[in-house]
Amino acid sequence: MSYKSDHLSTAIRKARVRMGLSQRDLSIMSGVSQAQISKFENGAIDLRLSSLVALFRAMDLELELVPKICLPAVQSIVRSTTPRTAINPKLLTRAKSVFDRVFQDLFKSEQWSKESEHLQEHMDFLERIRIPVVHTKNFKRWVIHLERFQETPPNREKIKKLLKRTMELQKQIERTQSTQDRPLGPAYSLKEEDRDA
Amino acid sequence: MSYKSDHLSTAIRKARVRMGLSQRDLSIMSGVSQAQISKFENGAIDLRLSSLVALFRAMDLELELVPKICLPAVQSIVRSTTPRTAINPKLLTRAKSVFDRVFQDLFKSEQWSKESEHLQEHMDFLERIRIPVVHTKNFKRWVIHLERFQETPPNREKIKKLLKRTMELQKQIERTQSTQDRPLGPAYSLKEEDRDA
DNA sequence: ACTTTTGATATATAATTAGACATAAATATT
DNA sequence: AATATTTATGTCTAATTATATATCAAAAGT
Repeated sequence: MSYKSDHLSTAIRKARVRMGLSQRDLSIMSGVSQAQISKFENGAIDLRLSSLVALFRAMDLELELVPKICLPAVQSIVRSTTPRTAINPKLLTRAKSVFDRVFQDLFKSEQWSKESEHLQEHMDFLERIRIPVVHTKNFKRWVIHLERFQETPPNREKIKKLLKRTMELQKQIERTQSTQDRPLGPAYSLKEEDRDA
Repeated sequence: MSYKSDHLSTAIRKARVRMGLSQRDLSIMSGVSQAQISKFENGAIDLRLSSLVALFRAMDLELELVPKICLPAVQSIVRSTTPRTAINPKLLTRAKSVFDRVFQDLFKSEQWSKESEHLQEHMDFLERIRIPVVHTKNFKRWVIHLERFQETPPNREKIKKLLKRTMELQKQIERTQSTQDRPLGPAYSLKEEDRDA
């Protein structure tokens, strides 16, 4: 009740939203129940350190003890180092594995090999691109679509839809890409080798 | 039981020791019981955020959420900005107020005006000096001595002892001062105007 | 030598989170 | 407009911290 003003709760909410995660996503990733997350973000409960740790570890954040004197310096560092592209690495891992499965399934059954190649073309783009924060949500929706796709056997209708969505995602990203400064290299890649731990 | 390895517990212990605080001191300053502090430092309990916040606020520390990517940068900043002289500002406030009272009492009763002037001389030194961490404990002991001093009416014996201790403290500090690099300015001052808040 | 401080533990009660659900209310999607 | 997702709550029990107080051995100070 008394922690409404604690900046950690808002910090966690901000981080979560920036990564395009719902409370439920974070709940699954961290093991802390969605109810607890909601209550904490609203200052209704006084989480234990272990729960807190679980939460930010899931978002690749660390809790650091910083002397008040150097707080401004630290905050400035954090601001400047925080990548503009804030897609959660874990979401990307998920995306990659699902995409690989979908692609291989389609490609194997020669029936759809043409379509799957088409799909791969769009993915080549996505693999090289720095996904702007604005599209975090779009990207996530696309991943969810992908996951649903493989739940039932593919048919022309479904594949057409998937292709359409993938194309849309690419276009959306390309649009903002041109207005923003050119990325020097991929921030995240869907290729396994050069992703984090 | 499972947080033995959590770096926050050791971080808090380090900070506490660096400031020359006992668990009891920190307990009084933070409102968290000494038993809790001991257990937390040994990883025996899973403190709630509010208790944790109380602890580090008492030591002028802040808990910051830092993305793993910029952790090294942040840690380097913290290391380089952390003052070598780690006397707790609150201990200094305490020291100042006690010293003022002692000094004024002595000075008013003309009987000890000579001794109090003598005492002031040493204080002039302490006011200008950057107190090295090594002497955190000595300084604290001196403050405690001062506090006890004013509990009973002064007499020649007591005053002599106080003078001796003050002189000793000055000497100890001077000794390390010469071996270390010359301080550019006072880190902390016992003068009211230029202290923190 | 004697005294004080310090840190680790213990105990008993009260208060609160954890955990597992459930569900309503608010938003977003189709 | 209908549906699905997301967030905010509520309820129950069990587990755990909070709190207050006390003890004790080891270390440190006088």
